[in-house]
Amino acid sequence: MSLRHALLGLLVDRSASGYDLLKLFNTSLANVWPATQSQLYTELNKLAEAGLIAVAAEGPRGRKQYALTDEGLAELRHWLTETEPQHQGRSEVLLRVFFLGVVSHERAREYLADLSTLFAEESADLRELERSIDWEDGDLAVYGRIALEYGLRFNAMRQEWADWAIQQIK
Amino acid sequence: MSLRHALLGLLVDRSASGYDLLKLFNTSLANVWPATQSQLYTELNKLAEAGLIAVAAEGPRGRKQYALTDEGLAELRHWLTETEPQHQGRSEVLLRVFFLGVVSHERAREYLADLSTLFAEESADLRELERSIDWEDGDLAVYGRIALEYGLRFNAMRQEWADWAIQQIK
DNA sequence: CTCCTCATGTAATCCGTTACATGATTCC
DNA sequence: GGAATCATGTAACGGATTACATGAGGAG
Repeated sequence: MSLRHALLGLLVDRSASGYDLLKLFNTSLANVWPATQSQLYTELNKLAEAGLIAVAAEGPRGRKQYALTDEGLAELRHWLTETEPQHQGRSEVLLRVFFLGVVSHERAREYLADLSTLFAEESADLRELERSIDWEDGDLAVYGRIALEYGLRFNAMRQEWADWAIQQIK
Repeated sequence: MSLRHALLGLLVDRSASGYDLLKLFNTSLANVWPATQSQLYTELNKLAEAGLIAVAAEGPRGRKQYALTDEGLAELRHWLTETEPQHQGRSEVLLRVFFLGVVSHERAREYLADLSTLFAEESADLRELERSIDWEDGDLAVYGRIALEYGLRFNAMRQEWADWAIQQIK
């Protein structure tokens, strides 16, 4: 049930249409909480029905500009402060590691080396993203940077781990 | 479609019943790919129907001991070597960080401090798990340790990040 | 004989993905 | 007038979660 709160969160600063939100998603939350167009529009209708957001203005081509309601902001705060984050990690990458015993040592090292490269690339992408963002001052700048720093440290850690793991085989 | 392969993987070393597999899951793969009892039994029936596993023996109380078939092992190898791992991370914890701007700086620091504690506890749990496992020699020992090391490094990184992030606010 | 563990299943619901479907407006 | 972009939706399907449901066998 987090897409719901992601959308509420994006609407705190500015009102926006589904189309706008989709683009925002793909450029900011995509790494943290991917969502498809279909899912997003469906969720917006549910949120409007629940009174957490409301259509503030309509535009051309049936465009609906949504704004956060007081109930919506309250719900977002409630979620942030009074509910526990679920943190069951699912990692297909790691699941595969468990079963590398069924392929040759060579093949296993190859798998880990590919991972190392992948993580390096992701690091580079994030550094590129960091440069491309217009970091205005404000909350979003502070917390956006903190989230990005997480990504950088995460990928660095994973790359070091993969390189270390290669040494452990045989 | 990874639960499928997780089950195949667990059946490589030994045949087992759904009940056995469920316990195995909860003590080894739970951190990497959680699955519920319901899901597991459903998937086992699908796997049997697809011919990737077969009932090797039946026991009391309707117990069905499943064993991997040749097709099952082939499918597992295919998955490991010829398909790309999906790695879209979803992190509710990070999603919340993005929106910490809607609560006070104090509350935000509190949130991050709680995370730091949580990560420390998870590290401790993993170290406990490491001690409790009977590390026989063999593939599973090597790759199980590699997966566990990932968890240890991951939690250490996250704890350092959370502590760093607290300093960034205000 | 009673309780605990073993053991398997089904149903309802929700979330996410893929694909399909449609049409208005703007720009050239 | 044609293409690109803006803009919203629905349907089908599959995977995951929760809850419900049942019963056999072993231990004391």
